[in-house]
Amino acid sequence: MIGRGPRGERGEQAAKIIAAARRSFATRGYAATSLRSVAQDAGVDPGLVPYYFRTKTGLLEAVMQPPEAFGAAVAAAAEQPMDQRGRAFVQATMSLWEDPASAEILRSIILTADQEPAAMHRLRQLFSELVLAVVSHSLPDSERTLRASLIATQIVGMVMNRYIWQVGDIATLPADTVTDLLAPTIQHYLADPLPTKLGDGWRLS
Amino acid sequence: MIGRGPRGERGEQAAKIIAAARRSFATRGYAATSLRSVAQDAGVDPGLVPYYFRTKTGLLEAVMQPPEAFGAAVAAAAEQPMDQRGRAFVQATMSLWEDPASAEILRSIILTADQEPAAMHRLRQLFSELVLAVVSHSLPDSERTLRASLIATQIVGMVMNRYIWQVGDIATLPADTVTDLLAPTIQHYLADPLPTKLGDGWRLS
DNA sequence: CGACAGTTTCAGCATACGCTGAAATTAGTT
DNA sequence: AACTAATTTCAGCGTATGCTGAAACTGTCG
Repeated sequence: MIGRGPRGERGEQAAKIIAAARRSFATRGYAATSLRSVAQDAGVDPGLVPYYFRTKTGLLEAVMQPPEAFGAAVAAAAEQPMDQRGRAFVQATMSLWEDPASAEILRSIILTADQEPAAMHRLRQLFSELVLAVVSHSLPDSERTLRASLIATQIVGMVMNRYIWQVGDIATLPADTVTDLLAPTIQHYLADPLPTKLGDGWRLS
Repeated sequence: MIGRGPRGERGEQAAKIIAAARRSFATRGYAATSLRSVAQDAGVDPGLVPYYFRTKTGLLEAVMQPPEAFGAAVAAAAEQPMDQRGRAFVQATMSLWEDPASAEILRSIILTADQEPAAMHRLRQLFSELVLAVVSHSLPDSERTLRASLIATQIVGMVMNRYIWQVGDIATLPADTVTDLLAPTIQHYLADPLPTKLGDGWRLS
C-alpha cells in the first residue's frame, strides 16, 4: 500500500526475514514453517523471501549462520587446565544456551537436523568445533573421539530436556545448579579412566 | 482395479496403514509425512486413512500406541538391587532401542514431540513410567524427581546421538560397550551423593 | 433372496505450498 | 534530466495438502 521500490538501508528487509524465520524454525520447526508465514511475521511482502534467499533451504542456511564469536566462550573453555576444564565447559555451554539469540539458532538446527541435510551437516560441524576441541590433544585419536562423543551425549541430553522439551527438574533449576550437577560427569568423561573391556579397535590401554 | 468392498480380516488394512505411518514418522518426521504417501506406502487407497483414523493426529496417536509389554524390561530393571540397578537400567534401555519395532515408535514420538502436543504428552508419560520408576521410592519427592531428571538427560543424550542423529563414536560402538561406558554415570545419578549447594527448595541433606 | 452394516474406491473441495515473472517504484550516478 | 541497477509489489502457475461425500462392492444374517 505504501508503494514499491527500495526501503531503508540495504539488507534491512533481509534481516527482518531472517529474524522471523529463526523465531519460527526454533518454535514450530522447519517443515511446519511456510515462507508466507515468515514473510507475514516479518511484516514483509511474501515475494521478498525467494528474492533474497532463492529457496527455503537457502533461508535455512542464512538462519543457521551464527553471528561472530558464536561459540567463543565454549571454545575458550578448552584452554583451561585439565582439572577444571569439565566444569568450565559445562558453564560455557549453559551460558550459550541461556542467551536467547544463540538458543534460537541452536534450536533451529536441532529441530531441523532430521529433515534437512544442511542442518545435519551444521550439527556435526558444531560437534567437532565445540565438543571435540575440549578433549586433550595428546591422546590417541580413537580415545579422543570416544571421550568427545561421551561428553556430547551428556550435553545433548541436558539440552533436549531443559531447552527443547522443557521436561523434568533439569528444565526449571537455575543454570548454576545444573552446572554443579553435570560438571562431575563431564569431568569424568574428560579425564577419568574408561572401562577397559572395549570391543575390537577400541582397546585403550 | 480389483473392485470395492471389504478385503481380508477386519483391521488388516488399518494395521498396514499404521505400519507405513510408523516407518514414515520415524524417518521423514510428522510434518513432512502426508496421508497420501502413507497410503501409497501401505498399498492402500488414500481415503482409507481418514476413514480409520479420522484425522492426521488420530493416525499419530495410533502410531504412538505401543504393543503390550512395551517397556517391560526397563520397568523390571527398577526391581534390581540398588548397586546393580544403574547398569540394569542402561542395559534394558539399550535393548528397547536395539529392537527395530520399538525404536520406530520411540523415534516417531521424539521427532514429533515439538510439533504435536499429543506426542509431547506421550514423551512425558514415558519419562515418568520408565525413568522415574527406577529411582528409590524411599527418597523425598524432590530428590526423587531430580535424580530421575538427571538420568533422563544421560539416556536421552545417548539416544539422540546414537539412534536419532547417528553422530559420534557412540553411534557405531556395540551396544554392550555403550552400556559399559554409561552405566557408571547412571549409577552415580541413582545413588551417589549429589552436590550439596543447591538452590531454594532443593537442599537435599 | 433381500436387507444391511461395514469396507473400499473415487471424484473433488477448499486451502495452502514453494516459487516465477513481470510490472512498478526507488535511489544513485552521470 | 536521463539512465541504470536494485528493490518491492502483485498476480498466478503447478502441485500438494487434509479431509468429505457419495457411490460401488463385500460378506453376513434373516
